[in-house]
This record gives sequence, structure tokens and C-alpha cells, in this order.
Amino acid sequence: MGKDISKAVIKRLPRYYRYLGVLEEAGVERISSGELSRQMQVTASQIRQDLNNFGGFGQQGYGYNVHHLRQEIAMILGLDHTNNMIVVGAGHLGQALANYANFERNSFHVIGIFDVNPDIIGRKVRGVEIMSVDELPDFLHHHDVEIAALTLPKENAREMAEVLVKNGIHAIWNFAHTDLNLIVPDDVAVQNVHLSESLMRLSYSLKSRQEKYGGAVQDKEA
Amino acid sequence: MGKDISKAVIKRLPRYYRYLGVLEEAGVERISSGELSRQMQVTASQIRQDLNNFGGFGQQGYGYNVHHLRQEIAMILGLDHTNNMIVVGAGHLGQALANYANFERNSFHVIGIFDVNPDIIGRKVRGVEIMSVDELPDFLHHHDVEIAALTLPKENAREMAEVLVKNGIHAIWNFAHTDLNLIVPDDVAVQNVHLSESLMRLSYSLKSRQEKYGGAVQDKEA
DNA sequence: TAGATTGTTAATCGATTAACAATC
DNA sequence: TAGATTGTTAATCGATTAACAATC
Repeated sequence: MGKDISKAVIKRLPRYYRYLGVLEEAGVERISSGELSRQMQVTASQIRQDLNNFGGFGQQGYGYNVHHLRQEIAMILGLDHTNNMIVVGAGHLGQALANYANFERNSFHVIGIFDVNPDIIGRKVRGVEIMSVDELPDFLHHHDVEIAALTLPKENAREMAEVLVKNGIHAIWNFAHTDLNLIVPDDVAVQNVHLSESLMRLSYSLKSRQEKYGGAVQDKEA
Repeated sequence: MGKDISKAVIKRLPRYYRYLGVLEEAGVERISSGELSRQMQVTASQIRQDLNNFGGFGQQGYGYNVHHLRQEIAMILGLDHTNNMIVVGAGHLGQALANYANFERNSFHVIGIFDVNPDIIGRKVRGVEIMSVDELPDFLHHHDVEIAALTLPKENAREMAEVLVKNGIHAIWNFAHTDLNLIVPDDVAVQNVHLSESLMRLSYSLKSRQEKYGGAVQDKEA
């Protein structure tokens, strides 16, 4: 309900959440936008603007209560309850994600892992058995699954996305090297993690830094 | 050299590269910004603006040559030569990345994997033996390594980043849940892949879609 | 109260889109 | 040549930063 929040703001919220977690663990009770700004290397203006999209979480003359602000952000992001997940594709990446299970203190919980390869079906990852994708529709109808992580080769990813959507999945965490936007309807959320694109940006960044700072690569021969 | 290219433009280049690859594989020889715009769901203006940061790759009345444009982008991103990589942290995610090895047709090549855990040192991943991090400095001095992927728990990541930088690494692909920007000097490129942040954005996105489209989650009980 | 710091409006900056003359 | 489509300038839009009155 209400005004749409800009994507740029949403992108920053998890980082605020992380920094507030560090502060809370360190026993810090309150923080001003100025101090947080210094630590996070963003402007205090931006912090205040961002937070005020959701309400006045701070107090003039005091700042923000670390614990309270963190809880508010958790609520905004949907981390205040457990989101059940499945992982489709039990390759190395899929297993890596499954092993993340229960990270962020129970906000996310992997309750099923699926693959096409009969050789690994039946094996367990963190106590969860790898099932055949054939069992996927049935599984989805009998469990409350919010999120599906998709770690299949791009050849199978699109087809599987359709199966997931058809069986009630409304959020896809897509690791396949393909865009699903044209496949899934508007009411299904997709987050792409294109690792190869990230690596290419790093490669570009490395290259432009070398041009800027000179051939600093050589100095490791010393 | 010359004018700085905006981050927003760089972020889009790998996606152009991917789409051009698909077109090339499909045997498409030329493409107009208009047609590419339709396929990629971005404006034709943006495509032309983006590409013209680097030079006039197109031809009036014709469009762009798919193969040539793709090669130009490869050059810009530094994919026209092999970038040697190491993976530090041979956990599930590290092994997943190592298995990516040689993806993007030899642009990236994993030549070393390192871990602290003695139990897995000596094991092989895709023909590359897992070595002890103690051997890391020596390895870096004897090999030409451009990029280090960092897949350690955040407790060790910062310390290891310092070791990498001290031994000549100029590009870090950071998967640890911590920011390295304050640790590494300006001439070291860092790309963060904070998977948990991506998952949180998905969770937000799911939540706001449910609010917008109504409680569509229930309909999978049908 | 005085000092600190927010919430919020206004100003600036940058990125995207539109338009069209140049040109293949 | 005429038609198509780029390269590029100008207009618009959105996001960030600055400023300050409100207020704890």
C-alpha cells in the first residue's frame, strides 16, 4: 500500500541491516545518521532520506535506537518470519546455497533440494535429502514454500521456472545465465544473481585501475 | 584513459555481451539498437548512448555487426585474454566457483585453490589441488594471478584480503559478508557478491508483490 | 534550557529518454 | 537515390546532497 519505494533505496536496506547487526553485537545502543554515515561511507542525508521512506524511526537530538531500527528494517524486508525455500539444482552452487540454510537467524530455511541427476538423488545436504524434480509439483502442493533458488544450467532453467510458477512459487532466486523476466508473470518476484556478470565487472575494474595507476602488476615480482 | 565511464554503463555491458552471444550463436549477423532494445527490454536510446561511450561501433542505416560488437565489448571488459584466478576458501561456494573454471570461453582460469582446513588440503577440484593458505604468498610470487575470489567466513576475510593485497593481488571477488573497501588501497578492484543481500531484496520484492496482488500464496493449496 | 540531530523541503547532480541531423 | 539507423545534442526525469526549521 502507499507510494512505491525506489529500487535504489531497497538495494541499500540490506546493507543498513548488516551494519546495524554489527553495531548491535558490539553493544552499541544508539547511533546518529552522521556516525553511521562515517562508518558506511555514505552521506547522512541519504541514510535519513532512505529511512524516512518507511517512517520516522529516529528521534531528534538522539539519533536512532540500533536494536529498534534493525527490527524495523527486518520487518520491511520480510526477515521477521521464516521464509521456506527450496533449491532446484543440486550442483556445487545449489549445495553451497543449501548450506547457507538457516542463515540470517532463521529468516530463510531450506526445506527441499531437487535435481535431475539420478546419481545424486537420495544424498543428503545438511540433513535435507536431494529429491527428483519429478516430485517437485507434489512437494510444492504439500509444503509452504515461498522462495525457489534456481541453480540449473540455462538450458533447463527457463523450463523449470515455468514449472515453479505453475505450482505456486512467487519468488525465484535465479542463478542461471539467462533472464526469466519474459517467462514469469508480474506477480512473481525474480532476483538475478549473474555471477559471470559480476566477474566481468571486476575484470573491467581491474583493467581500468591498471591503466590509471600504471602497470602495478609487476611489483609482485619483487 | 580519457573520460571516466559511469558505473551504470559498466554494469550493463556484461548483459549486452550475453545477449550478443546468444544472437551470434543463433547465426544473427547484424542487429539494430531498436531490435536489441525489444529483446533486452531496454530503450534503444540507452543502448546507443552506452555503446557510444567507447566509440562508434555501428553504422547508420545498417545497425551493429553482432560478432564485431561482441568482440569490442569483450575487449572493453578484459575478456580478450585469459585472467588467471585463485579461489581462497574451498568450502561449498569456493568449490562451486572453481567448477565454473574456464567458463566464458577461457576468459577466466582458476589455477589455485586454498583453504585453512587441513582435512581438505590435498583434495582436487577440477584437477586443481587444494593448497594450504600458508603457501599462498609463495604461490602468488611464482604465478601470474590477476584475480582472487574470496569465499571465507567474514571473520577471516579481512585478514586474508590484506595478505592478498600485500602479495600483489589487484582484484578481489568478495563473497564474504563484510566490506573490504576500508582495507584495500585504491588501486585494488573489489567486486562484492553479497548473496544474503540479494536474498533479502527478493524477500522484500515477494512481500510487496503479495500486498499488491493480494494473498495469491493461498491458491497453491487448490 | 541549550545542544544535538532528525524529518523534510529545496537545490544539485547525474542518468535516462527523446529528438533529429548526419550518414551509410 | 531513398530508407534506415546511427551518433549526438537537448529535454526530462529521478536520485542524491545540502540546508534548515522542527523538536527531542
